[in-house]
Amino acid sequence: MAKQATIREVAVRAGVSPSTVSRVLNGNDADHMRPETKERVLLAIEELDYTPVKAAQTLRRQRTQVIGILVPDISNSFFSRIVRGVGSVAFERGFSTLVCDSNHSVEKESHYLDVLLAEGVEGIVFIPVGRPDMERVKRLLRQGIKIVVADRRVQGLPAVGADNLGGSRELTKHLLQLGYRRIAYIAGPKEVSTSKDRLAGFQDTMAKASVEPVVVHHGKFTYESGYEHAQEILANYQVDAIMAGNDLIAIGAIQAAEDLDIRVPESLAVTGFDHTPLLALVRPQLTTVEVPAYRFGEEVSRQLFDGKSEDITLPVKLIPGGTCQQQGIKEENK
Amino acid sequence: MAKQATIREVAVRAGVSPSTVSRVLNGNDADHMRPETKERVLLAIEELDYTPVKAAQTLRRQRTQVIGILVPDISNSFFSRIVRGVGSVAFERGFSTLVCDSNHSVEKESHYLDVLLAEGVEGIVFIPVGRPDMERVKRLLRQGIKIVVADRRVQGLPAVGADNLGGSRELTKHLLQLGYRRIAYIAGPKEVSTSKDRLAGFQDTMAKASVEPVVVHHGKFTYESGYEHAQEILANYQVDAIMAGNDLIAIGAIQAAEDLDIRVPESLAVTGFDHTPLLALVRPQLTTVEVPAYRFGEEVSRQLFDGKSEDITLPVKLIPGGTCQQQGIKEENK
DNA sequence: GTGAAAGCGCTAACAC
DNA sequence: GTGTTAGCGCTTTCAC
Repeated sequence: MAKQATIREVAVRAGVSPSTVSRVLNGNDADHMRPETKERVLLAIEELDYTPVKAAQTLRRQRTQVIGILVPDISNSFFSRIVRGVGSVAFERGFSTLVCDSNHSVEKESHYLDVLLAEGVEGIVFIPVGRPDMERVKRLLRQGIKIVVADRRVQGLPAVGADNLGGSRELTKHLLQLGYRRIAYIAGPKEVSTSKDRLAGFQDTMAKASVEPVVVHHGKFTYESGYEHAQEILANYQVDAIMAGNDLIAIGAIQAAEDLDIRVPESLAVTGFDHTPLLALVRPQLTTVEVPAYRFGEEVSRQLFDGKSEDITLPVKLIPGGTCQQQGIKEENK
Repeated sequence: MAKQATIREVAVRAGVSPSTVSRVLNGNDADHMRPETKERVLLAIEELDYTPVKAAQTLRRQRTQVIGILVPDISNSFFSRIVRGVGSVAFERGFSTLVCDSNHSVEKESHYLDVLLAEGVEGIVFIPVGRPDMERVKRLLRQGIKIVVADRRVQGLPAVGADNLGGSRELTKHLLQLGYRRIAYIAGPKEVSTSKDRLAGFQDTMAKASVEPVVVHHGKFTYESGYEHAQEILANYQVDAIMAGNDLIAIGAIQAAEDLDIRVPESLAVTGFDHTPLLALVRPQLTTVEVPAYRFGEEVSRQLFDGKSEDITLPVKLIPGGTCQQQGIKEENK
């Protein structure tokens, strides 16, 4: 493909040895070097359009200066914001990032773990699809590659996540304060820690208030899932609010309600989770909880670079919106 | 950092030479090889958890098997869908992808072009921010690195894009057929080919129908830009429709209208462009044009891999939504 | 202050 | 069928 100039050619052109060129490139003994020599080398580099070959540097230095990021779906803004956050920190530290998209498939995820190993990444930011291939994970750890999990939790790996529990509690309290009492919950996948935490926050807050949840469903973190489960709930139960495991489910639920001629928020409140940026542009704005995805990316890569292994929980923020409204306490229901 | 096993150690353990291990790895003379030898090698690989070091392979083979993708913002779903499309094709061909995010900055973009060169990518999928650094581009081309532009056009580079012109014409016709006559247009950045094409489609269709556009504004492809320009337009002109250069601008315009107590679609029609997936979940659905971002990614990487250099224009699809409605021809206006 | 030489881990041409 | 060898492009001791 390319007929790149090599360090040898630069050396010849500048009338020096390759080591001298290397010194200029890496600014090693830059001080005790005759300025004139340096000039000549720089000129030769310029003239030849020389760029060092990364693979050779990597091989020699035994460091790739690359970190890997493995996400379930790069086209999901939540994950891509994490990717951005990771990228910005990596960039500062002179690292490149290798982004892999597992497409919600555990097999692809395992495969990419192998790829990342082969690429010699020095660390991995990992957002697992579900229950990850611990064989592979352990193998990577054994080889000295650090792995930090973002957004979710995996047994034995440090994680950076949001305060899903606290956020969910706040959200539930918010609904209760507004007077809602007949609340159903549509959660995300059972095996994902994020779902579990959000659901737990709902359940313990309800228990503390001595209010019984009308019903709890488990689905996927998708619009379709939200639509279906909401339809079923609305057909079989009398509820005044549906809390959803994330924004997508919430939007699906709103649509389901609308299709059944149930008005939001007049006859039904709906809440989400994530504060998905695009959805924030739409009215009525979803009552939801903001999760700082970009900061996940920053924090998780700092963990990687600074060699820490703490679990970090970032605070979240309640975003009251137009999909809930003040209600009279309607105890006559039930 | 890792204490990876090398091909040498595998060879020793299997009681063969490194070349034999290499042969097994790359399936070269796999047929004329004693099955028993192969077995022993495979076993040794297994036992040692061996993975070849990519950097060494790259250096020796003189091929990185990596392609670069340079996008303005990975957290924008339009671009990340392109990234996904590229990734899927690259994956099929045994390539990795190196994703770089220029963050809408021409400087960062230039920098990343250097990075991609240094990484030795064999090709680049390029979505430029605006007017790209042609020095760098030419340098890459000189080194034999192929560059294909996606979504936009750059003088001298092959491009894969949407039929923005045709889509915009169709959309404009659609509005005219519904009876709208007093139409304003909020375009994207002047220097981006995508903006230009969409605007051109609007203008020539209007001209053909002998309808004068009320006013044309230029802004950015953002919600905020849409909001501001729409406010100004609605304050100063009497219009019955606003066509926007993309969906984000359109959403901004809808919000501006709402804040001025102008109802969409009853008193004002709004159209977008892109068919942003998340927005498609929201009602009333935006009248817009679907642009197949994922297919951009696929096509653009095929160009790269198959060594073609054609300009490709993918068809788009009108998505009629609830933000426009049938109108009586109101010629009494003016 | 600069050069010579070794070697990172791998593959491919050539032996045998 | 399998081993030997050279060398990809770079960095880094160690000389001088």
